[in-house]
Amino acid sequence: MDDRTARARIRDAAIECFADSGVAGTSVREIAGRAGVSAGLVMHHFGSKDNLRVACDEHVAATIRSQKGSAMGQGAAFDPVSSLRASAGGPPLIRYLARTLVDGSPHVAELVDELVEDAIEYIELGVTTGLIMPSDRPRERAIVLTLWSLGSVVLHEHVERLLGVDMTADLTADPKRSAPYVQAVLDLLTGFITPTTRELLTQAFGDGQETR
Amino acid sequence: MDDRTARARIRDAAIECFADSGVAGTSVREIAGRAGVSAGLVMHHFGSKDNLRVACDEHVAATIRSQKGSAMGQGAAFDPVSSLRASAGGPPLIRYLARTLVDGSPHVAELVDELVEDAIEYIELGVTTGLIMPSDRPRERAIVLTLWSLGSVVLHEHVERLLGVDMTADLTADPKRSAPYVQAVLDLLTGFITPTTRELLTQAFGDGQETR
DNA sequence: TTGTCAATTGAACAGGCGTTCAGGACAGAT
DNA sequence: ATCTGTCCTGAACGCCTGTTCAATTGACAA
Repeated sequence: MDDRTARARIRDAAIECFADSGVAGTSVREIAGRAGVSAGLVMHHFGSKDNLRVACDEHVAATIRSQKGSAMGQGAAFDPVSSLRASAGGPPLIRYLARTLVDGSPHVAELVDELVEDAIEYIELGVTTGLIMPSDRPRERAIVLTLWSLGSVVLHEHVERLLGVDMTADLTADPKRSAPYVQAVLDLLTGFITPTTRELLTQAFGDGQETR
Repeated sequence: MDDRTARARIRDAAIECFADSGVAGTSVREIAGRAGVSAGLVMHHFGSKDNLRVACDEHVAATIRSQKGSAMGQGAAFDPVSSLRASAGGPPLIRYLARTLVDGSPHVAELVDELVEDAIEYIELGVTTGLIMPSDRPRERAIVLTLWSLGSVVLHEHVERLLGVDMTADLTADPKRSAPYVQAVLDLLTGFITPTTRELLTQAFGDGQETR
C-alpha cells in the first residue's frame, strides 16, 4: 500500500499536522496516529519532537529547493513564489511553509533569503528583456515583492475568503479561477500611485541616499 | 503602581504571551505569572483559556477599531495598515494581530474585512483627488493591497532581517528608518510591470469578465 | 459588630504531554 | 539453529496542562 519507509511516513504526517495546527498545537501521538505507527517509533527515529520539527524544516526546504527553478515561466515576473507553488509537492508543503514563516525557523528563513536572491536575478533579467521597469534599488524592490507574495500565501485563508482564490495551489493551473488575484496584482504593479503622489512621498520619506 | 483592574492586567498579559508564543504555546500559569496573579484568578475572571483568548480577540479588535481613522494621513494611500500601526496601542497589539491572522479567529477576520472596506473607501477618495490611478476592479485591488500590507506585518520578522525596518511600529514616526520599505513600495506601485507585459498576462489569465 | 459579596489564593485533580525503556517480531548472516 | 541487529510496540514515568474548589482576605452595608 504505502511503500514509503516508516521514517518518511512519520515525517510527512508531521508536516501535515504542523501545517494544520502548528507545532505547539500538535502532539507526538497525533503524528504517530496519522502515520499509523506508535509514539515510541517517532522517538526512535527522531529522538525528540524538536528534532522531528527540524527534520521537517529541512525536508520542506530541500524539496522546495530541488523543485525550484523548474517552473520559472513568465508568471514568475510578478510572483516570486510561483516557482515553489507550482511544484512544491502539493498544498501540505506550502501550508507548512506558511505556518513556519511566522514562528521562525532558521532553515525557512534561509529559504526566504534564497527566494529573494532568485527574485533579484530574474527581475534583472526581466528588466533587460523589457518586461519589467528598471529601478535604482533593485534589492529592496525584490525583497518587498517576495515578502508580499509570501504574505499572500501565509494569509491564504483570507485570500480565499475575500477573493475565492487558493494561494496554496498553482495559479497558472487554473488561470480563470485565480484571475481575481492576478488581475488585481497587475493593476497594482502597473501603476497604482500617480507619479506626482510618488514624488510627494519620496520627499517625505527621504530618497534612500543621505542628501545632507 | 498599576491601577488597571486585575482582569485588565490578565487580559493584557495574555495578549503579550499570545503574541510572543502563540495561543497553543502559552500556558495559563505563564499568563498569570506575567500578570502577577494566581492561575486560579485567571479562571475566575475568564472561565477558561479559550474564553480568555476570545476576550483578547475582542479587545484587540475593539481597540484597533476605536483608534482607527484617527491616523488616515497621506501615508494611508499606499498602506491600508498604517492607520492601525500608528495608534494601536503599541507593538503588542500588532504582534498579537499578526499571530492571530494566521491561526484564524472570527473576530480578527471581521477586522480584516473592515480594513478592506476602509481601503476601498479612501482609495476611491484618492482616485477622485488624483493621487491614485483608477481601476475597473477597485474591490479586488483594495483586497490585495490590504493583504499585502497585512502580510508584511505578519512577516515582520523577515522584513526586519532583510530590510531593517520594523513593521510593528508606525512607519511615519521615523521616516528615515522606514525608507527602505517605503521606497520599494513606491517603486512597485508606480510601475513595476511594463504595459506590454501587463497586456500579455491579462490575456493569459482572462480579463475578469467572460469574453466567450 | 455582624453579614454579605466579590476578589484572590493555593492545593488538589484528572488527563495529556514528551520521553524512556524493556521486550517482541522479524530479517539476514553465521 | 543460533546469533545479531533493526524495526517496532505498549506500558510506564514524571511533568505540565487546564480546571475545580474550599478557604482566606478585605471592603462595604446594615
